[in-house]
Amino acid sequence: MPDIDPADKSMDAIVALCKRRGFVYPASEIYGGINGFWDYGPLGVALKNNIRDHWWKHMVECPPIGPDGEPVAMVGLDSSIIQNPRTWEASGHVGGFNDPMVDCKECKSRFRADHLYTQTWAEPEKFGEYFLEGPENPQPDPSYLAILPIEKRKEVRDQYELELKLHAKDRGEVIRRLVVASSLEEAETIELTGKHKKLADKLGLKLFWTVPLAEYDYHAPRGEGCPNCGGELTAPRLFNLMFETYVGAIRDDDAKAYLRPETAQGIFLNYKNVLDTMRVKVPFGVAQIGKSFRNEVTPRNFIFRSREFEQMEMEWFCAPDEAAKWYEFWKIERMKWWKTLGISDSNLRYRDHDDDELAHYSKMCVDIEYKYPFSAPGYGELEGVAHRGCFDLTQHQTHSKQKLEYFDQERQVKAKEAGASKEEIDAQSKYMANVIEPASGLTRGVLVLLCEAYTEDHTRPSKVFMKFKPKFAPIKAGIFPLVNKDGMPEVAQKLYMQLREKYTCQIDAKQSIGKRYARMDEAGTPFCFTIDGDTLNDQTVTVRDRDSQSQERINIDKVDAFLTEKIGQ
RNA sequence: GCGGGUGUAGCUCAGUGGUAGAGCGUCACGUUGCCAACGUGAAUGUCGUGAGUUCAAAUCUCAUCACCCGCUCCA
Repeated sequence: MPDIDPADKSMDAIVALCKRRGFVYPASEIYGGINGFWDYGPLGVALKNNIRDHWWKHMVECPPIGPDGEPVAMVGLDSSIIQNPRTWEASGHVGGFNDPMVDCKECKSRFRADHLYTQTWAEPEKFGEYFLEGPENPQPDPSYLAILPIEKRKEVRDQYELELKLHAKDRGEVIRRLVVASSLEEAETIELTGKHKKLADKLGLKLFWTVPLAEYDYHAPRGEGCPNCGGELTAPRLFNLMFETYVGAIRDDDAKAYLRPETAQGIFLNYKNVLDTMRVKVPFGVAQIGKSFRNEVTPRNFIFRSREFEQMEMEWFCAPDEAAKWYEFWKIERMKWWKTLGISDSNLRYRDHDDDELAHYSKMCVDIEYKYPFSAPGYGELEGVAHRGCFDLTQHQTHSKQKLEYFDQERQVKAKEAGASKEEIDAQSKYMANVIEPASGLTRGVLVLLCEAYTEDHTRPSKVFMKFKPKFAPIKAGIFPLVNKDGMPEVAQKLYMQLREKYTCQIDAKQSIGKRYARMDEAGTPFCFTIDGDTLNDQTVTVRDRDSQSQERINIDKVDAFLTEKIGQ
């Protein structure tokens, strides 16, 4: 059967199957769910663990063969989700936290918007008046609205929000929306529509406001370029993408901590520990799998972008002059790995990042992308391979004041042999390791396998089956007595007890054989062994193949070997 | 964040102010001889949630939450 184009697969149908068969449920569904969070059901967690174990096996336990013909050096790690908050200052995740930032589209510099715009805001005729009747007026009049400079907005929000709510409540309403205008003139001409208009009319207000919107609704003044290069700036945006929490019982700013937004930093924090204790030499890698958390603006597309997700990240530490070589190496190796999951070539591709979309820390970056049903005919990110240079280690060295430079003894010896001067020897043997980072989403891998496996076939009773590569199928085999009598259940039970030690199996004697096959089709179980009347005479069972629906008879003693052969592929 | 749509049983959905429904699935018993067979029976609902209007709300109004689509966003 030819592969089906993802564009022809319905995301709704995949989501429905995931729910129906226990792959993925909406989180806290009985309370109405929670936006951006998903629970992995019995089959989902099995699928996820299979992908996870496969990655760990091929990254840590049996890593790829390097360019020199030897396996590359790799160790595993499982670092804490919560780290010292200074970690995130060094990594750049918390710079100007809670302050609106602007980015230069050309040189990628980032600035606090209020620093850049303070002067401009001093010209109210250009950008509208301060809030209401002026900051000295303690009693805001909600019948009037003007744009707030960002630096004032929080102050006004904190001071007046409660009062205004109470004020509005006197009129029988709590108002929950803000209409934002970039100037007084614009505010006057904004036409309210729908429920806003109804509410405004009811209250006798021209315009109304309450809780401020995100800062990117603020219209930045035009004509002001990047202080570095004069390039165009983005609108001010808040980058509070990290979840906050408090360590200890007392809830003050000193106790504030963050759930990690990526697993990578835990590896950099332990770089020195690993070097000191594991007898590794550059180049080597540290790999880690774990949950990360990002307070995404818009979680969308099922589990593609969720607020809690699982990552498989590896940081490869190498000499600066070899970084480009390793970047190419991992770019190829990672694509090879995804193909071992049974994903068809035509649904995977590379996409090199343009210079203007490279993150501040990255010198080169390529995405491995998959043609998801919701992105088709386009592609969506699955893994990023980034050349991070020495950004992370340098940042942590600066912030922690711990020396993180690497002393390369082999290079020292070589330089000495070449008769280099002392300065040259030092320059060649002491360096900050560069980092190549292949970072992939485990939960995105789950989504890819779900999308890839989903296969409609209207000729079969289930109408759909999940064509997982046997190695990744949550259930490897179904074991069925054809009918529930004549000793067949006993034989099936015996076979099940043998197989369960090696493979995830299900025994099922309920209902007709057709229903049992159909259920296994939707679960993606590759093989079903059926004990029938002949089994009792000649010790053979039928094997039913999920993809072809064909059957063959094999000896019951050969079932184990059959599975081993098929699943190993 | 904005605009549009959706929300009734596990799933797909019907039900436009007056008794909460169907098909499929699930479970039990019987039957069974390889692809969701059949018979009998059963369980499963705060009609997403909260207010309001009404004698009466799944149905009308408002708010809110979740999901989908399009923008926007995604260091």
